[in-house]
Amino acid sequence: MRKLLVLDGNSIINRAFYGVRDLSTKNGMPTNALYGFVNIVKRYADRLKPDYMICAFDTHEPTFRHKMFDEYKGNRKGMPEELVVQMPYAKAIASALGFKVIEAPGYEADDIIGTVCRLGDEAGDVESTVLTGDRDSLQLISDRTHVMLMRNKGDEFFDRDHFFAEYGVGPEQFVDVKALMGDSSDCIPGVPGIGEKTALKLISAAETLDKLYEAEDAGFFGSTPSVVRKLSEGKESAFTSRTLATIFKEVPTVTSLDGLENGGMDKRTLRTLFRELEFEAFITKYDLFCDDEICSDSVKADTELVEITKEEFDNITFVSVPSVSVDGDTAYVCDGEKTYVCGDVGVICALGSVICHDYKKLCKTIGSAGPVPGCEFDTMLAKYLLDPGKSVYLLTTVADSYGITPPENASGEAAVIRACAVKLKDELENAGMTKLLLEVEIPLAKVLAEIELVGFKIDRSGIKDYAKYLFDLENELADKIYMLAGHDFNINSPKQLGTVLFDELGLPSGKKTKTGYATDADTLQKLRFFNPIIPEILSYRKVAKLRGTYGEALADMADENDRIHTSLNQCGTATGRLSSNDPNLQNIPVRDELGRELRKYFIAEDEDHVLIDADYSQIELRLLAHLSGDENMISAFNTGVDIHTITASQVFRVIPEMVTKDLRLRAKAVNFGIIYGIGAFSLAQDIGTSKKQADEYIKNYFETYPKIEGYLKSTVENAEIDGFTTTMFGRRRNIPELKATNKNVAAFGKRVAMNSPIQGTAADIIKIAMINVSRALKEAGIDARLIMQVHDELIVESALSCADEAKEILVREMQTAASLAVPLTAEAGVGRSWLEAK
DNA sequence: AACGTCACG
DNA sequence: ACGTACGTGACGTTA
Repeated sequence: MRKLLVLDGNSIINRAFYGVRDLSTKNGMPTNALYGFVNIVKRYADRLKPDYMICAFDTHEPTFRHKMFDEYKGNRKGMPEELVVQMPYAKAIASALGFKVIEAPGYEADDIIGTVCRLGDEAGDVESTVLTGDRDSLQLISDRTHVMLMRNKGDEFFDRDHFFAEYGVGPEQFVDVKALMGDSSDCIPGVPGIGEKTALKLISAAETLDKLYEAEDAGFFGSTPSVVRKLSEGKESAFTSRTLATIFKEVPTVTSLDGLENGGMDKRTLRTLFRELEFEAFITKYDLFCDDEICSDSVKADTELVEITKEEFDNITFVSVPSVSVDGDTAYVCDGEKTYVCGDVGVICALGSVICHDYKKLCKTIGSAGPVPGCEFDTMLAKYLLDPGKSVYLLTTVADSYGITPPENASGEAAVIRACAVKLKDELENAGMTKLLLEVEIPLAKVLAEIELVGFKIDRSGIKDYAKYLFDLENELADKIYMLAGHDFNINSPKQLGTVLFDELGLPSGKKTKTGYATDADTLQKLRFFNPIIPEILSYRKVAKLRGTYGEALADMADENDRIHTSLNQCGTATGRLSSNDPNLQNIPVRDELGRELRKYFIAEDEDHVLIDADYSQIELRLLAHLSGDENMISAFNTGVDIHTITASQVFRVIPEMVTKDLRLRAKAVNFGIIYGIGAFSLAQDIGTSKKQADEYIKNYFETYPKIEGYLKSTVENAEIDGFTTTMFGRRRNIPELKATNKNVAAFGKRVAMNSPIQGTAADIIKIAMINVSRALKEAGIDARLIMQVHDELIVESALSCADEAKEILVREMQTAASLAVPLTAEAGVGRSWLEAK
């Protein structure tokens, strides 16, 4: 049996468009429908392995149905612009996947599908599968033609039996039913007053529309008088409707299965398309990296491999800075001509400076085995600066993006790094970020390696006791909740919790998530007086979170010296911040009292050491003052009084002494709102006022600090022109969302544009501080080292004997990391534990 | 793998 | 009429 797969291109891409979250390229071209299209189409192509593959599309031209019936598909709205621009790509992708793409002016995709299936049926040894989201195609079902109907809840396979089970009539009778019931979405009238139930009953009794009307005088198979009247009056409409609903199986341009064979994947074309659409994941998933066959234009960065001993290596003088890579115990060093392979990684220590991909990793690999060479260029960090916001920066993808053949194995990496560095250097220079790479990111990589290697000591048994306490508390709370609910259930399941609260206990449900009732803390907070179960659930959630995420997991992650080694990702954020994972030490609780307890168990090495914790005071607001140049906000910071209090007194027009706690809190919320890209709705939500009131606050704020509004506005405008924002130190963030046609997406882009220079500059500054703190502590020759960064906070572990000096260095280097129009202040504390030091 | 939730700055 | 603050990572559930 030969196999035939027929796609309803329009139907599939429509489903993908509405089913896949927003995606777009750097330039703002929407790609979500194409992403879904590829996934769906590839899944069935791979599963079926068809001999023939066809993808049918509608054209814009009117069809014979329009000519016959003016209203046909009259209430169909045109495709949204975001989908229109994706259509040509869908056709190109289908074609590159091996499908024969067919369009026929004057006919719908359905007619093409019908014609192809008829050809398959006539051939006798062909089994056809139609993939579509449109039920109309069900009329094509025959002994050897099946329909895979895409539905929201998974796909459904229809053959003759399944169709009969579902409708109680055969697939051939489908159009006759439709002739009676009509189809409002296609503007097919049917017989007015006859719905699905009556239509099915009539056709199942009469078999066909013709036989039904032959029995007109005999009373339409015993129909009620009103149905008889409707059928008689709607006779003409019924027959017209049947013609409209019937798929035409004689499209003249489709006459044979010859030429519709599965063409196989055109990897090269697919790769080009996916590159343009920025579908890097597909390139990896379908193995479309360039090799000689698919990509003869790619540059091969190949060098001769020479195996040498350490002694031989030490006698080589490198005229240029070599590129290195490491695999296990083997070092690869490329000078552009040859790649030297040496079984002793230690040879790298003899090099003065290197070019690499991931300098932090290289530093950690060398560890204390010898001096760490300097770094002249890091292709991973360079790529990150040029395009932050991606999740991974593999050498393979970097190479591929520059048309360089990716390395086949570790031995080829050094040469590829070298070739990539040439391209990246140029691009980085043009973007004005060379200095940022050489003076910030690369030196920082080494500091981060040191932090990760040293680790953060914990009180392992203290944490375990704490977890045990939480565990017991959690069980007590669970029992209370079960009692109040009247039965046991899984409190951790939002679904089950929703059922208990809103269905069983009948609490008023407001917010919904896409899967059911919302049960987040905000929602529950509003319900806390309705039922005593609510506060218990909130407590349970808090305790369960603490136990699961922090209590139990952390103790097991410490090494034999009870130290935890987080990993600080230098390429993990779109703004330039670091992120921390395995474990995340940047979200250890502090706001909540019970959670803050945990910090007791993050401690200094021993009795002779302490932790010093210093954090920048209001660094983002200070940057807002500096970047906007607003004199009033600058002078507010120069008075040294709490900024939120000053803001409150000015915005609410009272003397500072009259600023109440509540007023200060509101001012603080406005200050934060400004940094995040203000919106009155969210501000109102945050401080619990009306939107009108919030609007007033914002207006007063901009009057109080007149230059801020202009600054934010011009930041957004520049970002719209350039496509990116820039920090004080030249760090960029691309914001493709600004070009989006969807206004929610564009509004998001604007907020991002307002926030990124501020958050990003703060990130630049603390990175510089880290480099300087680390260097200054070493130069002082004291027993003190940096062990953690939490965005605006640095932690040093120091011997008690030199703690004062270490603290002075820490604060000094943080405060002098940048020179602003306002003081840049850092406040430090000292203690045995993180809790005490902060 | 995606979602809801919640911890941090 | 709709959706609504910026940046992260981890856990548990559910599909």
